[in-house]
Amino acid sequence: MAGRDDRKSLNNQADFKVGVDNVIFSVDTQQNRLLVLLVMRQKEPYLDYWSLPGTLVRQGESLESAAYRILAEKIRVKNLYLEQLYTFGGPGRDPRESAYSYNCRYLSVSYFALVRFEEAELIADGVTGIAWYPLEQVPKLAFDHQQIVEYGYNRLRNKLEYSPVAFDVLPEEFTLGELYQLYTTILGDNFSDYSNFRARLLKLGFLSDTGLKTSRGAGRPASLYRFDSEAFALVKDKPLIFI
Amino acid sequence: MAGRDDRKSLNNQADFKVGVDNVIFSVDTQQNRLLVLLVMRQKEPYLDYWSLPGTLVRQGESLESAAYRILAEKIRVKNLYLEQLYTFGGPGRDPRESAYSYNCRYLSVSYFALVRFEEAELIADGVTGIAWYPLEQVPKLAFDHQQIVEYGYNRLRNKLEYSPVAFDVLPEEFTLGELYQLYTTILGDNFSDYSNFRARLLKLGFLSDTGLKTSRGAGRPASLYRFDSEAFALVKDKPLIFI
DNA sequence: ACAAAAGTGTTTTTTATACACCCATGC
DNA sequence: GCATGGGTGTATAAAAAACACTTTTGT
Repeated sequence: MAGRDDRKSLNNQADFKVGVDNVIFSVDTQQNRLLVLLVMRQKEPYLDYWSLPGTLVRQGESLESAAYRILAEKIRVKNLYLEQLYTFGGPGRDPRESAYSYNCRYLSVSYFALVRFEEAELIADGVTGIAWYPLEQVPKLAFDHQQIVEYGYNRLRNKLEYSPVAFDVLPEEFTLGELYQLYTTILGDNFSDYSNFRARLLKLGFLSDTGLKTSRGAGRPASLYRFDSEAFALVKDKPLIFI
Repeated sequence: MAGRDDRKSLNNQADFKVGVDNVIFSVDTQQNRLLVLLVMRQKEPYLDYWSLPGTLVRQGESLESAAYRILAEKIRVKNLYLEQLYTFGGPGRDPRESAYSYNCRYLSVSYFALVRFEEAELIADGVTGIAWYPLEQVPKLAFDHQQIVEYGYNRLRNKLEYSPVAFDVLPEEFTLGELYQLYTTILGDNFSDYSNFRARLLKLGFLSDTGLKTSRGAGRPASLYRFDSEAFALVKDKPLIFI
């Protein structure tokens, strides 16, 4: 990249501040709700708007480190899945661009993260509002964060179909019923019938039965399973279909 | 994004120059070779190294516009597929970062593009070297461009399986043999048997027979097909499997 | 005639889908 | 006993995979 047409373009390249914004999803297994983490903005622009947790990238810091840093500032987690989502960088996406005389653009590299709801502990610093929002109830967000959330939601739905991200959202031990519920809350409930889903997942061979049972109220107690990452490593190069 | 922890971090955010680098693929249908477009660097750093065509983003210019601009500077094309690939932005990826005293980082937003080889006309400006390189013969590249090419190649292989990108690389009219060849040159030749591939693709319903025949040397003349984008639009929401 | 490439069809195996039904528990 | 959720099996339809065979051209 860079620099090979300085000759022509002289000095009209934009200067950028680069931010990282995280779309952090989780699922409340009890209530079957897909949640996204939002924080309240404490300053202009978009003062008092909800927004995605984000930060400017510091000197010497990689994009991914910045994503981990802001996440660690907002929640304590044991388990975490994180990958880059998309880069939004059109001019005019941040009002501050025009507010100052020197020309500075704001670019956002967004990251997609999944955490376990039960293990995730929100860090309230007494100043910043922070909350899990059910996806359908997300309010008007700051900047273009609405679009970023949409983008993240698409990524989530796609990844559910061919990768084992569900196990980064579920508790370590889960029932097949919970796993199925997770898929239905995210994908809608006409993607597959429970017994077929069950048979397909078990046949993949990386769900190991712990032997433990759990009983939630009425009904037969369910077996608790856990994701066996070693068994998964053996089959992950074959095409996997979870749905 | 941005700005909500200026309080703590004061002024240690990095300043960025943002570049766009294109991984432009094409396929030489005659020789069955997957090609990537490279340009010779004319200045330091990495003087005289081959690199991906790239440019710094200008004031008021979107990332995508920058990607289109640099592409248009290097090749004339009628058809073009382009999408964002990935953003590479670790510190130290560009030697210029340390070369100057003021702290400036170089970040690269990479784009993935497909063009038709026969229609693509390379623009030689008499100064900059420019060439299609067969993927297996790509030399040591400038910056982290090797990695970007790898990333692009993965994207290409994945997209072949579930989206009609092949038709952005093939000529407008093509035989099913050429289509099959394209898949084998990119995916390797054990992905499917020709007659099954053929049956599957025809059943999808968006390849229309032009009625024309073509004969390349010996053997029975083949029918020429074209991609029917209207017919595709009707089925594109269903899961499509090309392989 | 025969090699070469295009194109068709048939058989077998594997998956997907739709259900029907049994099991274990709380109330 | 029966409602509730867990778990198993079976029958049918569809798709994938393997491969045998016919057609049409150039030489």
